[in-house]
Amino acid sequence: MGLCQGVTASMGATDGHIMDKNAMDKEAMDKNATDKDATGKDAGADKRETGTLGKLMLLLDIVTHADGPMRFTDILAVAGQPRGTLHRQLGHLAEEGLLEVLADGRYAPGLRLLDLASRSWARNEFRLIAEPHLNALQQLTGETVHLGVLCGASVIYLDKVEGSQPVRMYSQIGNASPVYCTGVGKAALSALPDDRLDAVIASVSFQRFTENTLTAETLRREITDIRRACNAFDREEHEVGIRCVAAPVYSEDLSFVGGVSVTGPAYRLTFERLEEWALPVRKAAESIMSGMRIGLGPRR
Amino acid sequence: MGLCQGVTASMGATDGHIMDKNAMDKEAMDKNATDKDATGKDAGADKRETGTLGKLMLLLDIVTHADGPMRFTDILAVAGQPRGTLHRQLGHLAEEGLLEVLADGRYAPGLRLLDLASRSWARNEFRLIAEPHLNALQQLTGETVHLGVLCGASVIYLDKVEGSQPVRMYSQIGNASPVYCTGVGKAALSALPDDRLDAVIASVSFQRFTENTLTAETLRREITDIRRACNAFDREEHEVGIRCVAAPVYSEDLSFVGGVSVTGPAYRLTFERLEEWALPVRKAAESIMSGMRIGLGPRR
DNA sequence: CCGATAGTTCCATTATTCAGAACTCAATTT
DNA sequence: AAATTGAGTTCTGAATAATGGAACTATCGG
Repeated sequence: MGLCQGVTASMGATDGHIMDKNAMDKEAMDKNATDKDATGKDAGADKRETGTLGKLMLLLDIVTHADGPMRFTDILAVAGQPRGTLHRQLGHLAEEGLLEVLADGRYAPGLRLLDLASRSWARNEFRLIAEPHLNALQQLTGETVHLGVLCGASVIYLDKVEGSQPVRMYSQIGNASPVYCTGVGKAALSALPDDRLDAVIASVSFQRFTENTLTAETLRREITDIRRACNAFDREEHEVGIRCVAAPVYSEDLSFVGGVSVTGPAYRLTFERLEEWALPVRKAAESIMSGMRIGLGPRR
Repeated sequence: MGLCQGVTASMGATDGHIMDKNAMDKEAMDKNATDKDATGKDAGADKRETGTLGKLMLLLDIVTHADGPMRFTDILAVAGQPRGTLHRQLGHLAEEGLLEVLADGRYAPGLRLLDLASRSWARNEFRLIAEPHLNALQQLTGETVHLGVLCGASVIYLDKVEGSQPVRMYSQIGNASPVYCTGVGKAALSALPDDRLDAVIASVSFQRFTENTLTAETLRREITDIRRACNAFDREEHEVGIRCVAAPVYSEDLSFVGGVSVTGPAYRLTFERLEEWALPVRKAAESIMSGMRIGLGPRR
C-alpha cells in the first residue's frame, strides 16, 4: 500500500557509509542465500514476486552499492548466477544505460539513473509541498534542515536546505540512512502503527556507530517518548559531534511517512537549543502536513 | 562500447522543458507505433534487444517523463500493452520501488531511483576528476560552470558549480538536454568521429527554441568550426538571454564524451567576454582530460 | 437501478530466460 | 614454445516467466 515496498534488495547496505569490499561480498552472499531458500519453498514471510525485474534490480544494487566499478567475475562471485545468465543480464542493463561498461570491461552504475532520478525528484509532490516550510525553518534556525522519507527500513533524504555554502548537491539527497540513528528516521517510525513498527525494527540489523547509538530495545522504548512529545532527537547517535531535532511528517493514510529535522554541530546545538527548537520543528512538520492535505486532497 | 547506448526510449522528450499533456500523449503514441513496426519485422537500423527489461524501462520512461502522476488508463493508452500485462508490469515496478503507487492509484516515479542515482553520481569517476577544475573555473569567471556528458542524443549534466546562492540541487544535475543547442552538447559532438556524429544528428528531432536555434545543417557546419577552435558557444540558442562558452572533454577511447561550460546572462556574457573566457575554458577541459588519463590509466 | 468507466484476476499459449558446458582469447607459468 | 590458468563470450535444450484475451469486480454518475 504505502510507497517503497521495494525493500527487497536495497536493505542492509543502506547505512550511508561506504562498505569495504569484504563486507560487500558477505552481504550480497547472504542475500543470495536467502533468495535460494525462497526459490525452494517461498520461505519468507512476505512474498515479493517481481520475476525477472527483481533479479536485475538485485544486480543493479550490487553494482551501485559496491565501492567502485566491478569486474564481471566480482559480480559473478556475489550474484550467484550462472556465468551465461549473468552475462546476458548485465548486457541488458548496460544496453538500457542502467549500468555503464568501462573501457576495461568493468561495470559501474549508469547515467540513465541520473535522468530518471532527477525527474522523480523534481516532481515529487511531498517535496514540493514541503519546500517553503523547510526554507522557513532554515531561516529561523540558521542550521541545516532535512526532509526525509521512510523507505523500507531506511530513510531517504528528499531535500536539504543548508545555509549558504555552495552545497555539494546530491551530497545527502537521495542517500539512504538507517532509521534507528537519525532524527528523521526515529520521527518517522513514531508515526507508524505498532505492527508496521515492529516489522521494520525486526528487519533492521543494528549497527553501533557511536556510544549513543540505540539498540532494538532502546529504540522501541524511545519511540514511546517520541510519540508523546512529537519530537525525536539525535544525540550524537550516528556521528559524534552531530545532533538534531526532528518531528514526524506523514499523510493521513500513511502512504507517506517521514520527517523534518534541524541538524548541526553539538557545540551549537546544545541540549537547551534542541529543546528550544523542538516547537518550531513541530510547527513546520504540521504546516507541511496540512499542506499535504490541501495539496493532495482535492484530486482523489 | 561507449557509455549510455540506452538511447532507446528517453529520446525526444529530453528537451529539458516540461511538456504539456497533449505533447506527452502524442509523443508516447509515436513511440508505441514505432514499437509495433519493429515487432513486425525489426525495422530499426540498430537492433537493441533488452527483452523484458526494455519494456519495463519504456514504462518507467513514460511515467517519469509525464508531467504528473498517471492513472492506469493513461498509461494503458500510451503504452500499447494489453491491460493484464500492463497491470502486472506496473505492479512489478512498484514492488521494486521504481514506481510509487499513490493513494488514489495513480503512478509516480519511485524513490528507489534516488538512492540508486545518488550512488551512481557520488562515485562517478569523471565527475570526481573534474570537480576541482570546475571549481577553479567558477572562481575565475564568477559564472555558473557545468560538466555534461553525451548520452545518446542528449547531454546529461553531471555537475554544476554555481556562485554562492543556495542552489536548488538536482536543479540541473541529471537533467537531459538536447545536444544541438547547448554549449556542452555541441562541444561534445565536435569530439566525435564523423560516423558517430552523423548517427547522432540523424537521430535528433530538431526543435526550434529561439531565433538562434540551430538546424541539422547549420549544426553540421558549426561543428567544423568548433573542431578547429576547440570551443563551442551557445548564443541564446536554447533560451533567450542565456549564453555560454564550452570546450570538449573526452577520454582517449571516446568512452566518455562531454564538455565543460561557463554559462550566464547575455548582459554579462558579452561576445567579448565569451572570447575572453574561451581560453580558460579550454584550459580547464584540458586539465580534466589529463586528469582522466592519470586517474583512469593505471588501472587498465 | 442501470450503464459506464476503471481496475483486477485468471489461464492456456508462447516467447524468454535459465543453466551448464563448450569455446575463445590473452596473460602466465614451466 | 607449449601448457596452464583466468577472464569473458557464445551456444543449446529444458524450464520458467511473460503474454494477451476474456471474464470478473468495483466505483461512479445519473
